[in-house]
Amino acid sequence: MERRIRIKDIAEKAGVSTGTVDRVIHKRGNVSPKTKQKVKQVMEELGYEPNIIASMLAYNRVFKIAALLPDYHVDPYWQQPKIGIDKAIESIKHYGVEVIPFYFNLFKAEEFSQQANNILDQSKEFSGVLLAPLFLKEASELLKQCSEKHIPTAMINTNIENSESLCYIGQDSYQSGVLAGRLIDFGCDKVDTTLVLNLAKGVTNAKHLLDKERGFRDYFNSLPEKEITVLKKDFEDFTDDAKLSRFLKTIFEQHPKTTGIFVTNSRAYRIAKCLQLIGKKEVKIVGYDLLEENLQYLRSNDISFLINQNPVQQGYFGIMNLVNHLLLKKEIDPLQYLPLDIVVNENVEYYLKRALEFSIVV
Amino acid sequence: MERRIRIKDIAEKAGVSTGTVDRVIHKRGNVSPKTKQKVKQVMEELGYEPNIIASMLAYNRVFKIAALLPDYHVDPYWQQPKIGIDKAIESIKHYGVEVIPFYFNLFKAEEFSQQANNILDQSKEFSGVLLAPLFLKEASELLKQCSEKHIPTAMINTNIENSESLCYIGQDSYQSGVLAGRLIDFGCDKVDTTLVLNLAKGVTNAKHLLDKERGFRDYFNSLPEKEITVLKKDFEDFTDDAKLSRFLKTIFEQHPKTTGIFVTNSRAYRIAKCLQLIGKKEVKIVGYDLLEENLQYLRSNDISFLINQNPVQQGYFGIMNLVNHLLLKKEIDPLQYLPLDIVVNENVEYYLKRALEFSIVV
DNA sequence: TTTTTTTGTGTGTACGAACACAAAAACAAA
DNA sequence: TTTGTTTTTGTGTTCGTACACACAAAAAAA
Repeated sequence: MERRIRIKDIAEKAGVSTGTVDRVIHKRGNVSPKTKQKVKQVMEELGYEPNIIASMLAYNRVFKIAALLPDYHVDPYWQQPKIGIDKAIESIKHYGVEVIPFYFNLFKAEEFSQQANNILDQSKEFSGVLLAPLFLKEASELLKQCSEKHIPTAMINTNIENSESLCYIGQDSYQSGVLAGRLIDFGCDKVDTTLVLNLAKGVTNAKHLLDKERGFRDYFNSLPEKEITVLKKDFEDFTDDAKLSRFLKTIFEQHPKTTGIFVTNSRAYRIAKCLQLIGKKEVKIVGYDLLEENLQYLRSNDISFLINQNPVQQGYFGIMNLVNHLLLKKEIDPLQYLPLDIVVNENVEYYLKRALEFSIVV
Repeated sequence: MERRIRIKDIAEKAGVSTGTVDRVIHKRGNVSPKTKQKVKQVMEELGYEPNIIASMLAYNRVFKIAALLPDYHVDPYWQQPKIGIDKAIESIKHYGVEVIPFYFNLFKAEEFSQQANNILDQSKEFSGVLLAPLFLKEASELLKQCSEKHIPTAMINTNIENSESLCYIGQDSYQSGVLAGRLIDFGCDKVDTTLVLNLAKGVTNAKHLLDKERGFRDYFNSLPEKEITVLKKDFEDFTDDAKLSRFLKTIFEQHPKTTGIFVTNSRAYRIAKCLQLIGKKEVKIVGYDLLEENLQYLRSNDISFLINQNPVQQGYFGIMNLVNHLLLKKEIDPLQYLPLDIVVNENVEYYLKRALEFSIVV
């Protein structure tokens, strides 16, 4: 390999000092137009690429990134993005990057706002913000403020479109609904009625849930040969098995031909449990996420499919994108959809293992 | 964040010079036992972690890695691992790592050997070897030689067990066969006969193909309630549509209840094409890999499922593992199974996109 | 014209680790 | 004690970049 071009090489060839080249590279000004021109030309000619290693060493500054996430004590799902964030920290700690988490209760918008304000109060501290913008209004405000302060933001889990965020990393909710439709459809010869079930507290106007439903409906609408009814229900008190069982029973009484249930979040296991309680066996369930509770029913085939949202990767890539932007000044793809993994009993182990072990330490 | 501990800090606290600390860290010897003891103790106490950035910069040496792979002009599948390797190169070029490819015709063991010898001839040049050990005997020999020369090796695609290789990155062939069984089974209510089809030239004693078949059979054997026949056929002249069509026709005549075909490599599209030619529509096909030819039939639902072997990731992680081992002296997991992704029409786009875009540049 | 300010350029040190070489200490043999 | 040899320890330079500082020349203000 030919020797890599250094600033010194450029300086020599352009007949200036390294300081001047440095000024051109970093746009620090105070360079006469024609010197600047000359330096740029030589850089082009020699194909200069900065040595990031040396650059990082000399730069010698700490980047702080704030991470605004749901408290995983309230919903265990959120442990997973945190695992990814921790992996990212591990990968990049040598670059002097620090991540400070801020947690909120995912059912309480005001807690989100409060933590957002905490971040904004210390905003001079932070070079970047990673967030799960679960609350549209509150998150939009934070994104706006950050944008004004020129602090780049990365969103995971939920996408707020038209925000001035650096990027979104997560799933395509609409398409995951389409996929759920396909999976329900695939296993049943004679699908007649399917149920979209939303187990969440509070009025969930959450856009990503509506997108899932829309995708699901569109899948069945796209099948001209079949005539399938798609029901949609919300149920709030999902921690109460008795109530939920009664609720399901009522549905089966009203719609006896219901052969598939699509649970739009990670709580499919609650449905699987209640179906066992009320003795319904032939109903297919499709849900999300590889929580231990779900896996149990996946292994016993009471849940047919789980769609993996790659939560660990969301956290990991969220941080990595901010770092790539801040430190390496890389161009960042604003919309990064992670794959919609179809998980069954026979391939689940690899996803679990990868979630724990993957990480590219460099 | 508290300041990170430097060699200088250790030296001061231990009352020695940085040179001595350096000698202890790198086990260069020539340190009196009690000084060594003292330095080690202080390192422990302060929790020293080397600054990799500074270390890399000072190290200032080029690592060369040889990559022994099938020529992708012969089989387009092999473009994909190459893409991953190129991504890895991009990610780590700043660390002074170079990758030199050596190609062989995947149908010719002697070409493999020849290239292996080329690598061994220049073995002083290479700090590591990445290889796809398609030929058991020839590859084992190479692995043995590398081991003797203390050159670490990483295997992708095919695993040679009990070799002294640093690691294997790829799929679990047996389990992918099990998964294929599940997928064939899932879509058909009344499976009766299924066919395992091996489209390859030469006598394919390839272990990973046998493992796939074994997994497939085991899946159906594990279903006590169903009585399913699993046929196994090899067919060499798969580029000749007419011959292949005739071959398939014969099979359907002999086994009219064949409802699913499991193609054990990336050539499922040839079967899909011939089934169209002979007008068989109701037969499910499960195959491997997201080749353009396969995708076409996946989109038209003539191929039901493709199992993604993550070939891009294989190349990427193969290189990254060598780098982690060589440069960062990380502990490497010797057996790294990549997920068995189930790919259908509704989620294929994300896998294609990720294969092209993923990469963690740091 | 002199003084002050602005602009342009070069020099030197720091970042933390690696390693070559010099110096000092310890030991051995005369 | 001296000299030579080996072992142990310390010093100084290097890697490529960032940035502070020094200093000149040019421009603007007095």
